[in-house]
Order: sequence, then C-alpha cells, then structure tokens
Amino acid sequence: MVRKVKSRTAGKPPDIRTVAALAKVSIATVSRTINGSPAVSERLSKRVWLAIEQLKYFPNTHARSLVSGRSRILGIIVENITNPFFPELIQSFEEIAVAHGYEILVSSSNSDTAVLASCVRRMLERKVEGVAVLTFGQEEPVLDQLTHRNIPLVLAEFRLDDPKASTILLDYTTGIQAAIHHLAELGHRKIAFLAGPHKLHSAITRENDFRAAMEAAGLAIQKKWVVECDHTLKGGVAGYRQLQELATRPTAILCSNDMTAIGVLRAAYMEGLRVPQDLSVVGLDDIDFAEFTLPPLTTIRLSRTELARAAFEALRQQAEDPGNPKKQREFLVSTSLVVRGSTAAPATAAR
Amino acid sequence: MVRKVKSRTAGKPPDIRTVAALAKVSIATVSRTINGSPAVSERLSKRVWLAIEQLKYFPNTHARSLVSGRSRILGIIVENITNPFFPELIQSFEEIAVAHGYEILVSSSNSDTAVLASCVRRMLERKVEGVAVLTFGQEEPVLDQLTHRNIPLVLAEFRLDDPKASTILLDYTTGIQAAIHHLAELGHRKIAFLAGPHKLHSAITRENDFRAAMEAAGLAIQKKWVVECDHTLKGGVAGYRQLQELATRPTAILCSNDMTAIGVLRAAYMEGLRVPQDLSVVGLDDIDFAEFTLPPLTTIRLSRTELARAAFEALRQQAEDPGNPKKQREFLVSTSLVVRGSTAAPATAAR
DNA sequence: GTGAAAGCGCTAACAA
DNA sequence: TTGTTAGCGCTTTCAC
Repeated sequence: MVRKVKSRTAGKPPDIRTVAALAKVSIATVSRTINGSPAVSERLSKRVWLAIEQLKYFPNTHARSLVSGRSRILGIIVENITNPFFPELIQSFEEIAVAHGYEILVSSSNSDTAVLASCVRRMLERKVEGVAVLTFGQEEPVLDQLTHRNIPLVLAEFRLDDPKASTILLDYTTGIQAAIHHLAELGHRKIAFLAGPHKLHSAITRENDFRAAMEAAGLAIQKKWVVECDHTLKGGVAGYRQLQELATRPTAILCSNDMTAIGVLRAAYMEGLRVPQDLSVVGLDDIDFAEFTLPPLTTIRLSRTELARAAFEALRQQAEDPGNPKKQREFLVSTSLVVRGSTAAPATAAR
Repeated sequence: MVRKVKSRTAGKPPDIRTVAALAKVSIATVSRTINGSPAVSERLSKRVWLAIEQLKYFPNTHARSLVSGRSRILGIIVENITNPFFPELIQSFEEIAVAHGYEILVSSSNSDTAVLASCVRRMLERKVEGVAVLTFGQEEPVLDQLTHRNIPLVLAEFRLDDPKASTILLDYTTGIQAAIHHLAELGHRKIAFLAGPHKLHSAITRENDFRAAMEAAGLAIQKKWVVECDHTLKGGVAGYRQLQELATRPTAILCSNDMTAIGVLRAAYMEGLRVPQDLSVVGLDDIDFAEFTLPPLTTIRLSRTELARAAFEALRQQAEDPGNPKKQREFLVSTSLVVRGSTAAPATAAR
C-alpha cells in the first residue's frame, strides 16, 4: 500500500501557503501583499516579499482566475497570420496588453467560418475577458457565441448592436482620396482598382471609397478597371494580367492592399513594363516591406500601432469598467498617403 | 443589507452542476462523460450530452487545470514575429497543437534577454506544460527558470543537459553543401557569405557549414568575403555594399537567411547589377515570399512544418509520457536546395 | 456503473 | 491591520 507523502515539497512549486508559513503570516496577508492592497503593514509586507523571493514564488493564474472570475486574457483573431500586416498588428497588440498585465491568445481564421467558430470556442473555454475580431468579414454567424456569453468584443468595420461590442472604423476615405488626388495631379486619368475579396468588409469599404474618390476627382471608372482579387501577391499578379488584356489599359493601379500591389510590381517587371514610368502603382497598408520593394511602394498607410491600441483600449474599457454607460463605443483609425517611388506622371501625359 | 441571490442563473454561464441537475445525474458522471471515461453507461451518457447541448455548456479550463494539474497550454517563443519565417512557423505549430487539444501562448523575444525573461515568467504563471524556444540564441540565462520548474523544453540548436529538455538539430550541412556545389558547378569560385548576427546559434552554425562546404568544394574563402549581417533586409543591403567595395568582388553570395538575400537583390538592382547575370544570390529558409522576389530566389529550404511538428512532438512526449526513459531526445530537420532564378553562371566564367 | 466528498491554489467576505 | 473561512468549477479517490 502506498501512502501519500505530504511532506515532500521537493519538485512541487511553492504555493501561497508555503509563502505564508515562511513569512509567518496568514495566506490572506500574502494575497493582499501580492495584490497591492494598502491594508498591509510595511513590516509584514517586507517579510512576505522576502519569502516570495526566497521561494521564487508566483501565483497560479488558474486558481486566481477561478476565484476572481477574471482571467486577464484577451483574444485576438486575425484573418491570416501569413499576411505581414497581421504579425505587425499582433506584435503591437501583445506589447500593449502585456504592459497592462494581460495575456493574449492569438488565432487566425483564414477566412474560414468553421475555423473561426473553433477559435471562438477555444477562447470561450479559456474565459477570455474580451476578443478583438480583426478578420474584416464573416464574423456575424459566430459572434453570437461571444455576445451571448457577454464577452466584450471589438470589431473592425462592423457595427454590432450589443452593449458589449465596440467598433473600430478605418478612415480609408482620407488616404484613398489623397492617393487618387496624387495620381490625378500627376496626370493620370485611367486609374484601375484591384479590389480585395468581397467577403471582407474592408475590401468593400475600400472599393467604395475608391469609387467615391474617383467621382470626387471627376474621373470616370471603366467597369473592367475594377477587378476583384484576393489580397495576396499571386492575386495581384492575376489582377494585373487581367488589366493588361484590356483594349484601353489604365496608366495607374490602386490596390486594395500592399500584397496585391507587390504582385503587380512583380508582374509588370516580368512583362518588361517599367514602374513608375510606364505604370504607376499604389498600395494600401504600408507593411514594413513596402519600403523595400522595387521601386519602393507608394502606399496608403494604415497604422498597426494605432489599430492595436484602439482594439486594446476598447476591450479594456469594457472589461474593467463594465458599468460605465458613457464609454467610447467607436474608434477611428486614420490613414495617410506615403509617396515613394512607384508613382510618376504617365508616359503619355493625359489630356 | 444585501442578500446574495443564488437563484439568479441568468447571465451566468452554466456549470457542471447545472448540467448534472438537468440530466439528473451526479456531477461526477458529467465529468466522466465529458472526459470519455468508459465507465459511464450509454443511457446516462446520452442524457448528459443532451443536457450539455441544451445548455451550450463547456468546461471551465481554469478549474480543470487547477484540479488536474494539466493546463493543456504550450508556449512558443520565437525570435522575431516580424520575420516572415516565424509567422509561418507559428501557424504550423498552432495547427498541430490545436488538433491535439492544446492551446498555445506565443511570444517574441526580439533577441532581448529581459523580454525573454518576461515571456518565460508569464508562461510559467500560466502553467504551460512545455515551451518551444525557437530564438536560436541567448536562451541560457533564463532557461533555468523553466528547468527548475521541471517544464518540458525544446530548443533549436542547443543541447541542454536536462532530462526534460529536447533539441531540434537543423541539418544545414546538406542544404548548404548543395548550394555551394550548385554554385561551383555553374563556375563560381569567388563566393561570399553574408552571415547572421553571431549572437544566434543558427548564424554560427550556418557560417561554419558554409566554411566547411567551401573547403569540401576546394574553394578558398577570402576573409573579407564573410560579413556579419543581422538577418534583416536592411542588413542585406548593407552587407552587399560592403562586399562591393572590395578590390576583388565575389561573383556569388550565399546569405544566412532569405531576408538578407532579398536585401542583396534589392541593393544589386539599385546599383544596376543584374541578378543572376552579374551576380548569383542564394538565400536560406525559403519563406513564402522567396518564390516571388525578382528574380525568384534560389534558396535553401528549411521546412517550417517539419520544424513545428518536431517541436510539438518533443513537447508532447515529455508532457504526456514523462516516465518513459526511452523518449526521443533529438530531432533532425532537414534542408534542401531549391533552385530558382537568382543563380546562373558568372559573366566571366572563372578559370 | 454511480454518487458523495475531498480538495486543486487562490480571493474576498467576515470576524477579531 | 490581520486571520479565518467559504467557496470558484472541476477531477478524482473512495464507497456503494
């Protein structure tokens, strides 16, 4: 028969009781000390911290979450971690979250509803205190799971009628108008748009803003100059080819994201078309890499830091101050044009 | 005086007791059913699952972890999530982990020991069951934290004398030898190497393998042809410039990673040097993007999927089967040459 | 095969 | 200011 040997502490991490015993105080005092409660005398506090250091103790977050009901975990779901835009975004989000004592759970949905559902489920199981859904589309079906459980939520470009949900609006309009203005000023009249997949809200919004900006600039859009791509490099290559087959070709292309623009750059090079002399190209996102394309990409910057900060702020408010009715429910993230080397006057200046 | 109102279940998620009550069984039976214990009759099991579905119940992982001592969380620490190599790696690791019922915690150390220490600390607090340290260097100082707590560990290119630690060895030798052989066969004699930062184990190993491969091919290395860069695109640009200032310039450059090679491609283009006619360039990693550089990059492939799988496998073995003494402690991940468009015979074939 | 009951490590209410 | 104690939601003996 095997008797449980309770005294063998070796190998087992120290717990709050171990600390209390060593510091000769109650476990409540240890808990208070750790959580910075002002109601602990300095004398005891010192003893506790000393014991903590000696034992290299730290609290078990699971026990903490269980009893306090707060996990201090935030979820972030992105569309596709393989698109450089998202790692940069995650990086920022993590930094801010960690600085505020939160842990993050990352998932990519890959624009697949089933995968998204599984992400949401896993986050629910881990009792996240909020989720940033930066998938830019297809959220609706699974979001109920979150709102039903009363989880704070922040969505990009999607307003949800729920008291716990906030929205981040991206002001593409400013950036896109600046881009069209920039091209028009250079003399471009025939401007095409390589759109993102229509299942993404962001893609639709960007396309609409393109149309509006063209109209505002008094420029006509040919139907065939707007092509739906998929926000990947390959998609950009395909979109470019489609444009080149047209009878009247555009002299400039605005792309729904940088990866598409990079695809265009590549395809143009392969066909011997020089950018920007023969064709101007503008991207959107300003991923780190945009600075290093050949030629360096003129693009519309969408700050990942700003976006990450807005997302975190929205969640933190809902999580830490759920009662406050006058919380900010909408956040606006701006865009701006960054002119680099992929735009110039068209070879045959338009008339 | 406020009395606690226990009956108000609205808003509160259902717990195991709610399920037990609805299914008219004990909570033990619910627990057994969920965990697939064979000792539950089909009759009750059905009732339980029905109740679970009706309530949309799922277990609280914190409570589960607390009592079972198993968190089902794995940590992965990478060097820099901004280098495309790592998101691809994380993606694979997550897929495998999730498929096996684990959650993952991601952190990037940014090659900063203090940041690494904080990552490790956070992972410890969350009671991870294992950590994959894919930082390729600088791990030693903080790893004690993990080994002292008896956490399974898997390191890239670093053998740790600890029963819980495994190592993933990357067989650069094969790939690098193939690359040098490929260049030599094309007629190159003057081959330079743009190394990674020496603080990374991987950088050192790759450089050594380059030297060995050159010697094996009977090729001399000029001291100035080996330049330490930093595995970034910018670093590649700088490295290229340094090489171009030399009296006798190399006709081919092997780079310690793809980002460096992309920098070289860019710098060469800026200076009007044609790749591969005037200069051959070889990368290492084969990130997704390598296929789309101009020209498409010849590179040494290091499979992220294979690496992720090895890392997961190592951790799973240690976590789930800690007693087994004949566990695999070392894993080898292979590399192979992928010939694309950035290599060709030198303009003035060496003689 | 099933249930009752003892905790997992911690926080928070209450007592002193 | 400090300590005692009742759980948080679950798994896991141990009886039946």
